[in-house]
Amino acid sequence: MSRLRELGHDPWGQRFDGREAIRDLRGRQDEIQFRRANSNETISVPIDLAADPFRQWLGTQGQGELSGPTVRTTGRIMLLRDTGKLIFLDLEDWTGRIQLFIGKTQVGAENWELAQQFDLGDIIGVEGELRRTRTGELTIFAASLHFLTKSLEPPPDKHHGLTDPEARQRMRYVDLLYGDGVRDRFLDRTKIVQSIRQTLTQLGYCEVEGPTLHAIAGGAAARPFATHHNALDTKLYMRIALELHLKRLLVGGIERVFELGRVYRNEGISPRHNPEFTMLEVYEAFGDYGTMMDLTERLIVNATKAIGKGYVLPWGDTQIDFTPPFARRTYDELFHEKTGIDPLDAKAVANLAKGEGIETVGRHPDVIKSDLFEARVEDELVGPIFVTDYPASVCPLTKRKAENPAIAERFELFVHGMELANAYSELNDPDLQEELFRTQLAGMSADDSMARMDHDFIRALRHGMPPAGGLGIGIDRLVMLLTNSQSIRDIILFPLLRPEIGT
RNA sequence: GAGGCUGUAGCUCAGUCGGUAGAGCAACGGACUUUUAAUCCGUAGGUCCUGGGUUCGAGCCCCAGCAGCCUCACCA
Repeated sequence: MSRLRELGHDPWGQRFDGREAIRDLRGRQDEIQFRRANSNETISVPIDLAADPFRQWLGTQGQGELSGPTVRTTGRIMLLRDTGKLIFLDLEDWTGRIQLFIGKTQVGAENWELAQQFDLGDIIGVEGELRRTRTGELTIFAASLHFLTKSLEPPPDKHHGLTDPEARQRMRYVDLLYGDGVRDRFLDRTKIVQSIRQTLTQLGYCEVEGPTLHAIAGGAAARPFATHHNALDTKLYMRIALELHLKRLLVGGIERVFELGRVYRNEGISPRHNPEFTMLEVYEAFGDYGTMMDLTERLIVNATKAIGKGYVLPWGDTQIDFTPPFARRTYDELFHEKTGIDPLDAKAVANLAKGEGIETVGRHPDVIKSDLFEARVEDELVGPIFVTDYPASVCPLTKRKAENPAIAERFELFVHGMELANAYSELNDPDLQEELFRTQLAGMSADDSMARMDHDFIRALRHGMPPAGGLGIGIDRLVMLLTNSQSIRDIILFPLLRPEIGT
């Protein structure tokens, strides 16, 4: 640091204009020429040869030298090989990595003095000629060097990076720099979210931002985080879903609406659950769950295209095939197929449930069936597969089928046992909705103090919500599936951790 | 909330039966003008997660706690 200042360099750097991304530099390797000595003949240099073939190729060209374009770029020093009067270092920016050559006589005394101060992790700027070394490695031959930022902390092991999952999450900045594929995975997350927003916007859906502080946390069955507003002296909850406010907008005549937003649930933490996570909800007036099924498939297919790795993506030791169309099966069909039991035979269902250790006494047959479905069917669903037509009594916000009120117009999309999307034909009968809310609240314990009737939502429905299809997609799980991440903490930049003490 | 596993140098990891705390990388000093996780010589670096206990003696055994990971429950 002090030596840097002595040499007249600012350890914290300044604006650096006119730089090219390292990926773009790699795109310019076809500009490299070989000029034969004693003639003006130039020939282009083969790209992507391994070291030995390149040496052979160079050997057959006779006397001459390589030349290439002058380039200017920046990056962080990831590897450094000091061979005395030569320094090789690997420079990385968020688009890629490239080797830098610094020769003592080539670069001049001042730059050489500066290069002596370089450490792993420092951020530098460089100007030089882009060509190849004797082994064919694409390299910037430094002509001038610029110091941009000092890294005071030592980097982790240059080969392994950070492996301790706690350290990786707490110091995500280090993980992003040194973890294999970490930065690309998070950039893929951004591409997926952008793709969803673009698909919906192009189809004429209107993006809105609902409140995240709710007086009543509704729209899902989960415990909320509670907080307090001082000026109003009132208890508030962080939202657990987007649903009820988006439906109010449907009443208000916003016919195609969506929100991509963070929701908060005060529940356990697991490889598939983080207390705050991102949901997409979409509502379309005059549609139904079938409309939403087509939309879901389109959203996911486009998101898959956005990360550009084809339809068949790796998932652990296996794969997921997102080639459309996705399978569509009814709940009862799958139930029968996986259990061999007639889903309409309540007695047989109850008997099977007992065998699985599921409580049956005093519970609605549909609830027992639902538990069995989760226990025996869901894990078997490799998918992607749409499961349609759920028992009505487990779907309080869903319109019933006109010809069979025991069946709700609902689907869920499953991939490798994970519930990825959930959609309904939305219930818009205010009286039935109020009744179903009451039933739901009756089953809740007294200490679930957030369990309150949302009278304003009922009032909104009384003003007339058009028949509509509604869809929810768990964005984190979609990103997990598309990026082969088995833990939600690998695709949330800063997952919740217990606060560090003493720092 | 319950159970299991893990915690040793800045990082990645060894540590045998309970008997002086180890390696590689990084750091520091030196050699080297075409290296690829450069190589070679040398130096320095420790709250063995924390607190108790057993023991002549604990990184190792016992108890309690803290943190993380996994499984289960709640949830998506």
